[in-house]
Amino acid sequence: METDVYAKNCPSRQVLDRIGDAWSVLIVSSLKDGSLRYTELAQRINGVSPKMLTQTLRGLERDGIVTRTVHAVVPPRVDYALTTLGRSLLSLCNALQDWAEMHIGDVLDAREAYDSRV
Amino acid sequence: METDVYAKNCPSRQVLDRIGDAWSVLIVSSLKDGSLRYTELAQRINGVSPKMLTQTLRGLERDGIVTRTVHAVVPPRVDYALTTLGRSLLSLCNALQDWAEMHIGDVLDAREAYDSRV
DNA sequence: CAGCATCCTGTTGGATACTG
DNA sequence: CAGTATCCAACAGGATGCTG
Repeated sequence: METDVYAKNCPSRQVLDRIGDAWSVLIVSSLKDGSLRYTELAQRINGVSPKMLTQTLRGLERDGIVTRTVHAVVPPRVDYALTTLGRSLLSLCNALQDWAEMHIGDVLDAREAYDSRV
Repeated sequence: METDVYAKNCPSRQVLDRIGDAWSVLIVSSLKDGSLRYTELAQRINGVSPKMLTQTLRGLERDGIVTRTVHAVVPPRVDYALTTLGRSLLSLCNALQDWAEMHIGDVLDAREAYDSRV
């Protein structure tokens, strides 16, 4: 059936869920210029809680999008970086953000028109 | 501050929220070949409830991404179609799905490796 | 520093039933 | 046909406190 393409557990849907997660996009975008430490990520991504940061990073690591490197030093130091797969996802995230910045005006206008139209 | 780019209510974030919504992506993709009726959309998008379909369609309409055309006939007929803005979003959705199909294998492999690595 | 565990609340969204 | 309305379970995710 053609409709299966849109089924909940179809391949693209699983990827969509990850891309759809705002924190994931934000993390991947933050890592565009190279690796960052846990705290550096936390600082760059405004409003993320430690819980969500860790959770999202684990998901990205599991999906092969970021690497997690623990340095055996005191105090601990953990670096996160994009994998090759992650960098390919980055292009997509950039496309997302480019579209967003380019069309946010249109969207906002449309909303205003819709809302004032009752 | 540079970190404001990632703030919760920054412009790109609002658009991200819409794109991040799986139902939105699915609806926009479904409308790629032209307008569809409410029920046709429901059939194509496997597993969507009337509630979510209506809710998402309203959101897309408000954002200027789809048009909603009510025909004064009995039984009622309502057509949904992409606007120009919607079609531009469609390209992005296509890019999303292309990426998903291209890399789902890598992601699945990475997950398996991660899970069995415990 | 880089988390993990726990609690707790708000939101999401499915199921179900009804309507112009 | 194309929704709307209501209820409710599940999950997301913030706050807080603790640890190797």
